This record gives sequence, C-alpha cells and structure tokens, in this order.
Amino acid sequence: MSTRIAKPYPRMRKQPRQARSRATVEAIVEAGAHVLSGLGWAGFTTNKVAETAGVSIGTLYQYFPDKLSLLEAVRRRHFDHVLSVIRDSAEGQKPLRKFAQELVRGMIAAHSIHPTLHQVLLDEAPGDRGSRAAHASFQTQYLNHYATAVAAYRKPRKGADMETVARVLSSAIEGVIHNAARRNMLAAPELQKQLVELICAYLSGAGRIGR
Amino acid sequence: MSTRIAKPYPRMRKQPRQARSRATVEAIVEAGAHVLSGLGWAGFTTNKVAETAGVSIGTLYQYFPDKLSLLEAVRRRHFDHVLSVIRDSAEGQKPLRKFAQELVRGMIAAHSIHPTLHQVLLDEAPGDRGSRAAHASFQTQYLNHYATAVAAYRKPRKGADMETVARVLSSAIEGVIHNAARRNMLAAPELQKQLVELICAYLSGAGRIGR
DNA sequence: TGGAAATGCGAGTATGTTGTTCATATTTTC
DNA sequence: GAAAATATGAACAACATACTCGCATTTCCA
Repeated sequence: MSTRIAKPYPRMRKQPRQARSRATVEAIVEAGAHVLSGLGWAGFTTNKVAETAGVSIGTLYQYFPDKLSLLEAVRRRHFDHVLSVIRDSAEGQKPLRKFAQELVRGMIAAHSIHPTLHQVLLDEAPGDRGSRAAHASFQTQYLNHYATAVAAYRKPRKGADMETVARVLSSAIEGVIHNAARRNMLAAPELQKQLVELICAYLSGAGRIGR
Repeated sequence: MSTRIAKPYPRMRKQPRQARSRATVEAIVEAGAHVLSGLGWAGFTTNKVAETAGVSIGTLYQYFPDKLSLLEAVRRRHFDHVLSVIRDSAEGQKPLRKFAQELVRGMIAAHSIHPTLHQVLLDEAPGDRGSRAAHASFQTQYLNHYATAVAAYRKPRKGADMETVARVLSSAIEGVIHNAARRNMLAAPELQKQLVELICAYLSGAGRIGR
C-alpha cells in the first residue's frame, strides 16, 4: 500500500492547527463520504454531514467556507485513494491473471468502504467548478493506468485503438462493481472470480472469428 | 420490433378519453423521461416536466395524482421498452457473434434517446413504493433474458452458476453503455465493436488457465 | 346548434428545506 | 491565567416546489 499523504484539503477556510481540530476535519470529510454514498447528492446536506460526524454545524463552517468546498474535499480524498489502488496493482511484471486478480481485489476493497461513492461523485454531484483541472487530471490518470495495462497484456491488433479498449475495460469493471455494490454482493467470491475471468478473456482476445 | 402496446399507465387520476388528452398524457410522460435523464432526480420537478411538455401544471395534475405516480409511469414505459429490445435480440437461433451484435445495437439504440435515464431510474429515483412487485418483476425478467442467452452460448463449466455470470455480463454491458452515454460516445462504431468483442470473449470463455 | 362533458390553464399558496451566521461557551497553549 | 484555538447550536433568511382551484376553451353528440 502507498504511504498516506497528508496534503491539506483545498479551499479550506482555516487551517486546523492542533491535533484535535485535525481529527475533527478528518471526521467531517469521512462523514461527508458516508452521507454522499448512503444518501446520494440529494441527501448531502451540511447539517446531516455535521450530525453524522458528531460535530456541530458551526464547527463544519469553521473549516469549510461552503458546501461545495466540502464536496471537493471528499472527491479529492476518494480519487487519491482509487488512483493509489490502481497504481499498486499495475506495478511490476506479472502474468495477466495475477494482474487481473490484484486489480479486482483492489477495486473491490476501495469500494467496500463507501459502496456507491464513486458513482455519486461521477454522476450526481456537480463537477467541481473552480478546478476543472483536478477533475480532468483524475480522469486522465485513471485512464492512463488502464491503457498501460492494456498495452502490456494485449497483443496489438489492427483497428483497435488503446484508448477505446481502456475505456471499455474500465467502464465494464466499474459497472460490475457498482451493480454488485447496490446489491451488497461485493464480498461474494464467485463474483470476483467471474470478473477476473471477464478481464482475462477480453484482454487475451478470445472469441474472435476470422482475421 | 415488437408491437406497440397501449396499456394505461398505473395510478392515473383520470383516464384520458379523447385523442387530444391521450396525446397530452404521452407528452407528459415523454417530458418526464427527458427531464429525468437530463437533470436527474433532483431536477425532476413537476413544474419543469409540465413546462417541458408544453403543458400547464394543472393539466399534469389532472392525470397524475402526485409526483411519484408520474415517476412510475416513466419507469414503466422505459422498462417495457428495454425488455422488448432484449427479447428481440434473444429470439431465434443465431451464432454467438450475431447475437452479441444485435444485443449491443439494441441496447445502444434504447439508450440513445434518453442516455442516462436507465441509471437515474435505478440509482437516484426512489424505488416505487406501492408496487415493489413491478420493479422486482422487471429485474427478474431482465436477468432471465441474459441467463437464457448465457445458457445458450456458454458451455457449462463447474463452479460458475448462471445467475452470477448473467449478472456480471449485464452489469458490464450497462457500465460501458452508461459511461459512453456520459461522454456522448454512444454512436462511436469503434466502441460498439469493442463491446461486442468483450461479450464474445467472455461467453466463449477464453483466457482461462487450467481446468 | 347548443349544452354538457372533457380538457386545459396558471397564478397562488402552503409547507417545507437548508445553507449559513453569530454570539457565546469550552478547551488548549504557553 | 490570559490569549488563542476550537466547538456549540438556536435562529434565520432565502428559496424551492408540490399541489389546488376557479375559470376558460375545446370537443362531443343529440
């Protein structure tokens, strides 16, 4: 696992100086992820987040100037986490099946904490106004990791550009995980096995007829 | 294509008798799908739907007793549509690749009109209170169609139950389509080709090592 | 053709929801 | 022990929006 980084969240109203307040901020962001995942963007109210964090609403506004800056903090934390998972599974030279297994295990683990956070962040929540750069950057890095893996494990064929393949692969995996999360089936080992098989089958390119 | 059925929407306040009012109701439901897809559940307001339909808010409430009954009408229409698509692609005896191509074409067509409606219906919108049966029934039929296809095209193997395979397959396809829809890439032929290949590869079961 | 039934209208209301502030209280630091 | 940091939560202002109701217009049909 990668080392835990402790960058300050962006757009904070005030920097927490003492250990107590640092824990408070962390609790708020964590609660934000929890509420967002459980109640969706519609249920993501500042009062609810504060209550979930076991903190007064006033405390929340001491550190976050408004609702959107809190959303951005949650988004950033989650994206950093997911990226580190993919990074870890891609490093080193391993056989295809091993790679697929570690990727699936990692993605499932990353989604086990807040099962639908990822989708809510991508679909429901408003895109981060100010720094669209950050959002785009995540998408780019995310795809790049998949593209690298595709390039490494899939023999080049004519008429199939890397980017599309990477997109299809990543969105298929996300679809399966998202769907499983909604049914509380993320832990089922049978599902993991099948997902690994799907990845291997696609990348090793079987089932093709002609040429 | 299947025959157009004209069942009355459930939970209607008043039955439209003349042709004019039947068109009005249809416009309202269509507008509902449009708003839901474009603005999400959060943006799905009765006033907005009425305005989009080019109809007064009073007219809307003449036929739908409340907001949720309108949602149910939209949901039902969409589910009926998707089911007919899958049904059509599954009938007859065709080779795997042909089946996959028609399925992909149909699913993409079904999502082209209201790209994110399906996800919004499943994820954001509240599950239909009264008739949970209808919702469950859709899920069951939906999965059954996939399970049938899986049974037909995938040689039986030990340790892989049909239901899980069907779930993995359907959610992978939905994931790809949903993701493409968000990027306005549904029409890209390269994407369709890759999705077909993913399905074929998985069902023909290549890339497996041992046993 | 005329009256009854069906359909359509939209300003207005009533009822909430919620993001945010601020004066005050408690805790930590040095 | 005082100053700085941190926490509190009642209160509010602003907004959103589901839904009603009295009336206008159109269609039907005898």
